[in-house]
Amino acid sequence: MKENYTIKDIAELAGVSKGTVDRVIHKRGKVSPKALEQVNKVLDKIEYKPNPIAKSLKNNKIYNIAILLPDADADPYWLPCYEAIKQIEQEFSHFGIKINKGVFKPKSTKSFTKAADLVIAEKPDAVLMVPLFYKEAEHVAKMCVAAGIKIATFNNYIKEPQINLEIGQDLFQSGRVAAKLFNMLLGNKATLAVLHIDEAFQNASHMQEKERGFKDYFAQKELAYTINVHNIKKESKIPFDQTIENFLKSLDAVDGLFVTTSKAYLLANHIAAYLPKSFIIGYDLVAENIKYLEEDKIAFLIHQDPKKQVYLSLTNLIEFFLFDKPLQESLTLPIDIINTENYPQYLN
Amino acid sequence: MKENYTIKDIAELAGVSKGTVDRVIHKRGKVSPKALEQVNKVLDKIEYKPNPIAKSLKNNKIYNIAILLPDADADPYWLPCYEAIKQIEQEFSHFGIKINKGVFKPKSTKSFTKAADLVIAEKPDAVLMVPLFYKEAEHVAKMCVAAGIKIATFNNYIKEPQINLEIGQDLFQSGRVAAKLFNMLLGNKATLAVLHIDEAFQNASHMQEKERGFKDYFAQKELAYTINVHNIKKESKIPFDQTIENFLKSLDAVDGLFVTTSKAYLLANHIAAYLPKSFIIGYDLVAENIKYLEEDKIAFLIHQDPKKQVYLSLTNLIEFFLFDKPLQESLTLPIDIINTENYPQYLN
DNA sequence: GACAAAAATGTGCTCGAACACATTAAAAAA
DNA sequence: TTTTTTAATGTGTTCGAGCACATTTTTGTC
Repeated sequence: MKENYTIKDIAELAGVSKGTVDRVIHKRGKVSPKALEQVNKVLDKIEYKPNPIAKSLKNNKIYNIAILLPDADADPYWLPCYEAIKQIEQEFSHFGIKINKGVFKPKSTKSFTKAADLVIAEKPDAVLMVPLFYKEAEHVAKMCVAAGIKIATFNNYIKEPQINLEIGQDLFQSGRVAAKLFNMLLGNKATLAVLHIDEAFQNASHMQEKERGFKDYFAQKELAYTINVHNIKKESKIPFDQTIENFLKSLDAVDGLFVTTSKAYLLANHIAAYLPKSFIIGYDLVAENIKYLEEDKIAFLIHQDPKKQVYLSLTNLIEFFLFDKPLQESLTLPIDIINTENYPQYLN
Repeated sequence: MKENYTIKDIAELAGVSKGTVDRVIHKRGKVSPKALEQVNKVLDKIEYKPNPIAKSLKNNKIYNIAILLPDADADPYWLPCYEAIKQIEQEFSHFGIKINKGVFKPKSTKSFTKAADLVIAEKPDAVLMVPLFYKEAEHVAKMCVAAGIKIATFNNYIKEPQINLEIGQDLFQSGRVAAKLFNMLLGNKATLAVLHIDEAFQNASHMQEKERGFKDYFAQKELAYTINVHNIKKESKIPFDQTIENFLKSLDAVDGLFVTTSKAYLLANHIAAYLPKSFIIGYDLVAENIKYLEEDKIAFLIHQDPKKQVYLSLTNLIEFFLFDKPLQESLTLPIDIINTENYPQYLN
């Protein structure tokens, strides 16, 4: 009653051969109504689930998983993803898992499309991607669906109902988390600035979701907060750092600065000179952010855990391929609040 | 060169039979020096790792894992652990994993020892336990080692070098995390109270580690903080809630209260009446704490994620048994900072 | 009833590791 | 050299699922 039954067990219980049981289970026909009933009767009683290990051994297939992700040289935010991939390769290479990286420039749609084409040409079993570019990513997703390739995304979202696995953070809610932190630090009245700092604005929806959540918090609580939004973009011939400094010079006094990207460090660099009493809340545990966090120039960081996102995406896909574990369609990861004292544990 | 080699492949390459290769790999002797050299030559070149799936199938053993953990009726802190167990049972029952719960009363060493004896009598392959009672847990660990049973702990620590897997949080550091939060909220000068609230003091080392870390932060930063420590214990005939209220009545004004146990809600219940301007930081996402967090009577909670602790412990043990993945000897989990906006994602 | 065609059922092999057992080769004793 | 003993090597089976193929049973037709 509690055993793990095998096909052979079922065959004996039903008084038929394992071939017949197999045909019933896989609905391959060529079974008499009488035998069908006998087998189904047993099947109803015992709730059979095939031994996933035996199944996997019989299958004995090499699974190719392709990952489309941005170059970490262009943005260190992506560095932990590469560590996750390395770790997965070590853990699962002997399970017949092959991983193929398709690296693209985070500012170039052309680079993304090229990497995608290259990777899909090799007919992988699954494609995991960062859908930075909405239209192009949608196209990749559709191509995968058409080719019967499992498609998964992480870090960003696109509205494509046929995606098999989506892992990311609730960006709206993470804006609210930042808002609440400011609320705790500053009380019921303050002036805040939301800063969208990025070298390119490919990622605009990302930032705007955070902004929406941020504003939503104060609106809902009916607090006397003044919130100004600023877009800061790298200008062609001026160093980015200089652009930031110029911006800070022109900025009126504020109590807090919410940076929606991982570029809070650019701000923190000058905060002491221009706004010594302001709090900064930013995103992501990149090395430079941690440096300023330690110097107390950044109050809090919100961790999006790209490493965990990749790790979970890949293990989910692998366990699906190897052991038929169902794919989690959508997985929203916790929004980690980071200060000087708890960041090391999040770096693994 | 990149293939996954099988024993058969190696046998062919070395010009011997798979039996001989097998004997070399497992060092079972009965191999001539000549054959040994031939096989080792191949082995050196290709870095062979046996197919873990085939190995597992051949093994085809049912593994019994026993878990010693406190009754969730006595303390809801443990409730998530039971969810994790349920989840693991569903995921892994068809991999031949059986889990046997040994539930004990969190205030009774006798109950712990009894549950341990019962569970060990069934000769499990591993015992995972919450070592609430130092001496008794140490004894259990030694018994397991003697019986060749793998032994793992979570949530608490005991100093037993032969433990195979330890999962928990850095409690000293979590005290520092709380201290830093108060520092951000209150600036460079304040008066704080550390409260050890528990119905019994079995868990004293737990609380004291947190207190040590808490004090250490302010000492290291040389901040003008006054910190008073209070032990609050349930008195036999008075309701616990009444004891707390009496304590608050007698307490001088403080700016913040650090509760080292999951009992912050007992305090929060009366905070508005006695200390309306004080911040409370406590531990654990139990239902009542979340209620007061939402009402802004608790400022922050620190999440020890008992569910994740159990889940990770069990998957680690299972993958060790099934696929020879090495056991992580010691795993320190992140110290999650929780506010009103990010708690839902941590509840799974 | 005889025989062909079709349907149903059973058998046997594979995946890779692991080990029992059978077989062969080499060394020791006669 | 022959026999006995020991060492070395190879063969075959198992684990459970899954599928190809062989065999048996049933149905249809003259």
